[in-house]
Amino acid sequence: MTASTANLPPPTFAEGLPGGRPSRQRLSPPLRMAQILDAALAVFHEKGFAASRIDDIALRAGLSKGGVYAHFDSKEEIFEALIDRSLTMPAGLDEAALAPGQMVTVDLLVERVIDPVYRLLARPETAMTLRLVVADGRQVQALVERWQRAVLDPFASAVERLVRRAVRQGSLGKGALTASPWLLMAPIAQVVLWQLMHGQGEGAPVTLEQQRRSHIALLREALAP
Amino acid sequence: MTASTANLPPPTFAEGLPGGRPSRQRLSPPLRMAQILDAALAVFHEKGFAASRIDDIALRAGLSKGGVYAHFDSKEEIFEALIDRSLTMPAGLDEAALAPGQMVTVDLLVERVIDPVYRLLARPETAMTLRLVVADGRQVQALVERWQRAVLDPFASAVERLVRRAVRQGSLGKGALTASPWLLMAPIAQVVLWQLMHGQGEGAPVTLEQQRRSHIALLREALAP
Amino acid sequence: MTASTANLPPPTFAEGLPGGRPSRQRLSPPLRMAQILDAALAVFHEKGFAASRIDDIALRAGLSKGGVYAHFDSKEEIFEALIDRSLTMPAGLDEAALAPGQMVTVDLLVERVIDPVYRLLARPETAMTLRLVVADGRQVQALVERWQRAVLDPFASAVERLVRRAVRQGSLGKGALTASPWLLMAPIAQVVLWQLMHGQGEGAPVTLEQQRRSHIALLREALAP
Amino acid sequence: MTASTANLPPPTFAEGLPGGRPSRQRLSPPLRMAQILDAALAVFHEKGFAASRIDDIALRAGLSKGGVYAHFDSKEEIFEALIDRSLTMPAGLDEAALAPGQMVTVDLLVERVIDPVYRLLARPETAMTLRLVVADGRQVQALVERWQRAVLDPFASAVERLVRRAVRQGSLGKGALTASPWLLMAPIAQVVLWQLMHGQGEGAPVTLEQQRRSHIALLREALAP
DNA sequence: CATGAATGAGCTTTCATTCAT
DNA sequence: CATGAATGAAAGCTCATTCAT
Repeated sequence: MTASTANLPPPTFAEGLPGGRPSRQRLSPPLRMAQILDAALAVFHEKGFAASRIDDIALRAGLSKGGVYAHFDSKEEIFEALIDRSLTMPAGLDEAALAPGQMVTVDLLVERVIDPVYRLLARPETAMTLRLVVADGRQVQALVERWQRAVLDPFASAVERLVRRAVRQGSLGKGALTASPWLLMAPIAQVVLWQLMHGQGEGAPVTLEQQRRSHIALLREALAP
Repeated sequence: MTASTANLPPPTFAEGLPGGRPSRQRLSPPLRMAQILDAALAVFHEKGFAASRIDDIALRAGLSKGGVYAHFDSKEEIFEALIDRSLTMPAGLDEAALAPGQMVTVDLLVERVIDPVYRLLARPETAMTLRLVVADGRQVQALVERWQRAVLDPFASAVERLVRRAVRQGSLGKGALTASPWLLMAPIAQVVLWQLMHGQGEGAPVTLEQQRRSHIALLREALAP
Repeated sequence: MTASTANLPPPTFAEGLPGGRPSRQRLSPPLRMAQILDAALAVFHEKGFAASRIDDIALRAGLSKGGVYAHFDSKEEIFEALIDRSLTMPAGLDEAALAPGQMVTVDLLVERVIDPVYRLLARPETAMTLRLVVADGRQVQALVERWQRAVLDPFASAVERLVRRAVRQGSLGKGALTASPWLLMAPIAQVVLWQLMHGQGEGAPVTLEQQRRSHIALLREALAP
Repeated sequence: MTASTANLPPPTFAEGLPGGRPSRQRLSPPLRMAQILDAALAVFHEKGFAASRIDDIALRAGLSKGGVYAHFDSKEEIFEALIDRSLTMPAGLDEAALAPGQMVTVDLLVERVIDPVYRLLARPETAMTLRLVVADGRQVQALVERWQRAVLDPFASAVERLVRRAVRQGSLGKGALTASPWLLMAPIAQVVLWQLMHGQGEGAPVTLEQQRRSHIALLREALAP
């Protein structure tokens, strides 16, 4: 797991006030970079890349503008580092998908593919990163494509391979879903889209959990042998 | 339909040439505004709201910066007008959803709901607007919500009503899809997501048409009585 | 001659004061550019390229920082335009040096070569530009070389040709100066060097006029047939 | 002579390799300061005072930014120390000028005045310092004047005294050069100017040695009794 | 002494907006 | 209405300087 900000000591009272002695905390670069990236994710997510000011990121990360530039050469580099960090993040997926020689049932599919993705979507970090990629990816298209190739594509083909094997094994019935395995994930696209437009869980007409249950119900129905 | 640029007089010879000075004609305000909105949509879509310059929009609309300000008071006002315009745009949908008293079959659903949406998605304008709303909606949240209430929600409940009626009529079987009618549209979310990340049809692994067929196949299977 | 600032109306009293209505004078681009270049020359000369702020140039040119950027894309572009402008300036020299078929005497040399150069050196603009080229030329080496090739080199060889012809004609005696014609201009290098270090005429131990007379005296002596 | 870098212990093996971390040795202050000044001279010469970064100087001197500040309080102080160091530097000159009671001939003039200066000009350090003084002297005018008073003026009057004595002795003829003794050095100004604009010896049309010979030839001719 | 993270003032550049023409 | 020079408020970035380690 990446270095994170979670268990840092909270800033003292004085530091929080304007004019309070800035304390000039010297952190190790990896720690600082993690802090900055955390801050950047939040700010980018809130305002979008172009409208985000380095000052905002710096403030949120607890240092000064110049301090940010001691660790990243430009705003764009921060963006790239952010995407890069999320590149390795959903590590659980592809290894999990590379299932052993056992029987591939709907249950297995749910446990190894569907559930992990919903768990991922429940994390604020994931939603934020997705929003970043979609909203501002155009400006840094190369990165988005790298992300796609490194994360999305492998995941998609892993799912496809799983399904084909299951059909061969007879544990899943032939039908529209097994003919076009990518449709299996469609309800997840709905969730993502919703999150993109509204942020996480704010007054969604359908809970993430409800959506997950409906999704699984659909799968059981449509994939029954 | 709103005033559009479609049936404008063709550009004069000079304008057609690269480097040819654009119009400087005094057009009727509605026409000019339509031109400007068209240009703004394209530019916003390409660079995002914050990174778009009024100059770009003006250039693309064939007039100068000052000219734009003769019609809109601010950049944000252009954005709002853009969303407003798209509020009435997807004309095909609501009429379709207001189905008659007749029997609701899968075929009807496809013809009145699914197909119109795919037709909409095939239009560049739709993709652009969607991208705008998702990428830059946060800044003008109120507008996005208005759009949601005016377009998405009515459409969603229309579909829901259709499905419930069909189930009552026995023309659709009970199942996961009829229990959670919004799942009906899930594959469309997939298409939209893809378009958001890559623009229209550039090297998509699956054609819009393929996706539509798979989608319909799934519906026939899962909705069969 | 280039557009210059010389006969512009002086700024009104109010404009000179802070807070005075900025008047938003709209000048034609060539006029403004000349103003800006004049200002830039003064400022660069005073502080050097790197230490000069666009604000200074703008203030001196009578507009705002942003206004400068409406005419030049960057500070460096101003520098280049400045050198370019002085590139054509000493036009009188090389044509003059291309003397007719007549006898080349010391008097002619003085009248056609030495005097024009001293007249040039008496102009503040020349001194400033020279200082710029020497002090900050390293950063924009290509420009300096262009200047050298376009101005200095042609002048030097013109002088050389003149002297050789004179020696052939017998109107100048053979000696160290005619063997190495570039030495003819050496005292001028002294003047330039002095100006580089002190600016024009501020407490120079020797007047420009004195230096000129001594220079000519030396030439008469050393070039006598 | 001031402490210099010349006879430092050779760098350790690792330092000699590209990427090898530099010293981090604790050197004696005078040595360190000499290193830093050497580095500063090179950097200032290359980029000018304003465009030079302390980081560059530190890197070149083999320590870190903070290390530089352990020895100098500010960038300007480095500059001043640099000029100060060059104040005593041209040792050859003043002693030479303090000629004995003997006969002052052209040969003596050459040997005691002209040649030492050309030897000085052949040293990279001299060229660099001159460039510094000319290019950035304006910012630290006081220093330049000090340099002038301490080095140039004494040298100039020494030369003048020499010449006057020689004329009185009859060993030099009366003429333009003895009337205006400063003209004696004019060709040297040419060399300096050239070095200022191009750096040392890069593709100069005339060698330093050639220039020296021509210079001396001219002197013999013009100073002959 | 040396290091290098951090500060903060200052600079270049951009751009929405205004307005004289 | 249209133009485009001009304004002015940011915003990105740099770098001399400080100081905890």
